[in-house]
Amino acid sequence: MAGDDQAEDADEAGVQPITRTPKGSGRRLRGAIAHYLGTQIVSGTIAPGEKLTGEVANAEALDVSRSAYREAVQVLTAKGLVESRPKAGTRVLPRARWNMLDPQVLAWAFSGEPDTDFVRDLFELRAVVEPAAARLAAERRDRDDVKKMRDALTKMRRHTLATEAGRSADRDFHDALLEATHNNALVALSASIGAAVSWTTKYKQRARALPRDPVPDHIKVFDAIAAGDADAAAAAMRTLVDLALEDTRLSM
Amino acid sequence: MAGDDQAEDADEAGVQPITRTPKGSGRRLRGAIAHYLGTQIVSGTIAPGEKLTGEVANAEALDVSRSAYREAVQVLTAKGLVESRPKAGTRVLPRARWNMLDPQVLAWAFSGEPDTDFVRDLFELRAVVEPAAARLAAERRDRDDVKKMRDALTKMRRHTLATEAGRSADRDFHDALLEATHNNALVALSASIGAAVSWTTKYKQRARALPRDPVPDHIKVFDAIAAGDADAAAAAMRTLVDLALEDTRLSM
DNA sequence: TCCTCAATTTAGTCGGACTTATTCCGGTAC
DNA sequence: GTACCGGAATAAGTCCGACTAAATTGAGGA
Repeated sequence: MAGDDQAEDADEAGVQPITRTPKGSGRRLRGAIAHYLGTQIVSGTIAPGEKLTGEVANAEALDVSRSAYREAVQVLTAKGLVESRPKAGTRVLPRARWNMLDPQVLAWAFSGEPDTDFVRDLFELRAVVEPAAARLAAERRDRDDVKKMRDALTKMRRHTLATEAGRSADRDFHDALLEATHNNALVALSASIGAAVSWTTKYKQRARALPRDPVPDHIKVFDAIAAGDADAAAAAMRTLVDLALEDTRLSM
Repeated sequence: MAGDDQAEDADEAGVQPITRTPKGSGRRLRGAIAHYLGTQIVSGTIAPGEKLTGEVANAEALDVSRSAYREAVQVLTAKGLVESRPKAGTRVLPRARWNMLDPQVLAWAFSGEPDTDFVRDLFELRAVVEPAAARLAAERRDRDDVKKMRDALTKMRRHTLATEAGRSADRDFHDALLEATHNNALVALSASIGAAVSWTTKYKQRARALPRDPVPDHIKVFDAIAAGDADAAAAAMRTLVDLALEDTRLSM
């Protein structure tokens, strides 16, 4: 359920700024508009500080109603990308105000050319958070957590990362791990990190066949957590993230 | 700049579920509606899985136009709190899908009775992220970063945490520190953590006069970063967060 | 020179009509 | 009896056009 990511649509070619009517496509209209504006902003086509065309004009240019356009802008506002005031118009906010951890913003960031620096930053964040999370998980996991992780691992072993099922199992493993920390703030991060991971993984795959089997590393992490060995879990997770970074770096 | 928090409200008195027209107040209407619905959801008044009243009915009950109401719902959708489909209505999503790191969601979470468990989780996250950030900052800070941090520290020393100016300076210090890591992902976290910190700090103050002078701890962190001593910076930050947690725990 | 106020512009709100996507239910065939 | 198919019923989604409110800007006056 909840395949909420949709970056496909018929538009990445989207050359013509005007007349984009994703009519036949599936997605809701305002979602398409938000995606359109969101990618433009995140990719830098519309730079921070710039103000975008007025509602009436822009809505007409995109051939959508003003209501739909406004609702899309509200979404961007909610994610900290823009701010609008009467008479002043709608301006793109400085990057520092963007909610970069929002899964959808992440998706927009990766829908075009991924910024290699940002990918590095993301892995650095993983390197900070995930080992610490593994440590906490080792200390607090209960029977149910272990079961979920084992199941995910089994699925991962069966399929590979080249298949969607495999990547999904990978995400499940990391989600289960974060849940095992019994820390809601970390669980909240899991959505963002998970999104980031799946995007970078996608690029890793694109470049070449996966250069390394990631399962053994995952098993080391799992064993340490199941055994309750906090230090070993943290260490194993650290190497896992490091290797993933290396693989990704090679393919970019 | 960037006093991006505005959750003050002017409405928390809003007792009557109906007829809440914060007319004279400052905030935009849809913001008030989003705040109203958002707090209800985050506080559990409307539980996950429940579906809220239909647009037409609810909009009329709140005495606002359907457009304003819908735009508010789009905001909630963007933050992962609800999901709506034709005929099915608008349902509250499970907590796992909420963007808890969104500053505004955090504000809603703290606008009522703060969940002590969640506060603990938040501090645990700080304890993971901030020391690591301090370490990176010590390795990468440039002249400009150091200057910003020193300035914030000076302001902090002048005012106390009891004043708004002091709290603002505190936030500036932490922001400058995160920026000094030159890692955009960490900077993004800073907005969330910063928001959380300012909420908890508020509660700390509410309970009693601040029990400890936090400036010396901040100075230790600053000195270590300025000196480029990564280990010392991480250690100093760790104790700073621990002490802050202790203070907060006492006051709850 | 600075302040005040009004004009202008642009987002914000309103309301009401119409469309589209689901769900739900009942009928039909297997 | 069950499973599949199709037709309402319903609630969100989109569209339109008018009006309101808030800022900015610039002109006029102290």
